[in-house]
Amino acid sequence: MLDIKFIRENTETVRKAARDKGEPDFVPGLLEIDDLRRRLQRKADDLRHDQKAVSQEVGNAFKSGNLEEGNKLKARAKELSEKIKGLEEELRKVEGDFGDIMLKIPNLPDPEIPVGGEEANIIVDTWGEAPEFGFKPRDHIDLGDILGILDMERGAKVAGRAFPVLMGDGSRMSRALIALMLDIHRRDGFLEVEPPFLANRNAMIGSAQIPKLEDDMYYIPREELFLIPTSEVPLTNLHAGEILAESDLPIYYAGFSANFRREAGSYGADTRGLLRVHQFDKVELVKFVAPESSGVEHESLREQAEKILKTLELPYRVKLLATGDMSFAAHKIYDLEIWAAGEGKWLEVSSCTSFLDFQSRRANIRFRPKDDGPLRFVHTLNASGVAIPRLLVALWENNQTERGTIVIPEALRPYMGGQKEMRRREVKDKTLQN
RNA sequence: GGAGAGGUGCCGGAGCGGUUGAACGGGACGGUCUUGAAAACCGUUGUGCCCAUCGGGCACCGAGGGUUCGAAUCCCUCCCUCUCCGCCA
Repeated sequence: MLDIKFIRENTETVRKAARDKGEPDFVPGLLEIDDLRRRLQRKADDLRHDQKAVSQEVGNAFKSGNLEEGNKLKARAKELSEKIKGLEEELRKVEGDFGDIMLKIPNLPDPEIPVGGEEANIIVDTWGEAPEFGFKPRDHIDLGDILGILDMERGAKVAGRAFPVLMGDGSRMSRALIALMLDIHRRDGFLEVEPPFLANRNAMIGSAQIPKLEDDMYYIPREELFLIPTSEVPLTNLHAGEILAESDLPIYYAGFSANFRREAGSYGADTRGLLRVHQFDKVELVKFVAPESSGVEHESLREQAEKILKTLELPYRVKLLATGDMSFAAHKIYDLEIWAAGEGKWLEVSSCTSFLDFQSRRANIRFRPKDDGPLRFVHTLNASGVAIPRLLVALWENNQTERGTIVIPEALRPYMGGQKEMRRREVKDKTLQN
């Protein structure tokens, strides 16, 4: 959410931001209703002021035994009271509408970001080399099938399409990755958090999934809870409504969760196998920082996510997203994309986002400055650190051998009991380990 | 799910329906004292919105309604916390 005062004074900036992001322009309607809201509030405040004064006099009159005067004043106060009630009802409605529109105004992109759609994205860095094979590499679906580590069909039987089932070494690798990533982040000063996987509407508004992404989430009407699409939601809302001390900042969290996305309307490209699924595991990094440091913190957050990819020896590139490709709430985004040899594509595994105070205004997360000045909103940032399924895709496809086995990267082996390679699972031998 | 207790400022904790935005204590901050610190003493210490030059007004005591001339205080609904019981991984 932006500051309404800022919107009033920088109308064109805000409207341009919406245009550049490809969002509808709600500003003119907002300003109109803002004006109405203020006029009504002014009127109501004035009336309440009068009413308070008369009320006071009512008390005084009765106390001094002047019944006649008291009743007269009381009638006058009653009149005012009725008027106020009418106004308040009107004001409530107007404020409701005002609030709804405020939630629909997108964040401002950083001025240094290229304007345009996907084609305007900039590759700002690349790391590692795409692997070369002396044979035609298989994709992760084939590999999953051969090795018995991924079963899409049975997942569909249990829950529906795009609910993958990881089995055997597939599941084991997933679990190992989670542990590895959390360990790395923990060593670098992130506090490990295991949050709820469900969250209420208020939390969804706080981190800005609602209103825009409401239809992309699973919802449980009976409990009025949403399944989280990312642990950004619970992690960011951990401090909702709180006033932190400046000395508390920065706060770094690394949270693991399953994530649930309906992916409504996204059938088509890039949805095979593990590329786009309804449920996936992810480690998420969230930072709460002082406003002055959010630029620097954004860069270091990106490096933190990159560290995982380097550790796993995955070739990747860093993309600075253009305005049109950015999300509604973002101020600046880097995407991290890893190379997947079988797909022959770059896969997004991390989105590293700076929000400035966009989320903290919604969730009302403030801090008390050291110099005892007025309260300020913290800045929030988050990055996937990172998402598991596409990581598996790249790890499998890039590290495959001609025999159809998969070499496990060095760093991951200690987390897999020293296992070096994933081989075909002998189905008959149910106790087969490695 | 059932019974009970409770939700007040940064924290603890008062608060007959009528100058209570809120006693008191702690903390924090500033000052005095001190070579420095501690102790002691003095002082300051909520947020948001609106109008404005000084300044003024309004709202907020878990959330939302209601009663009343007037609500932190009375009533209703909901949420949360704690204790006990039940159920259960």
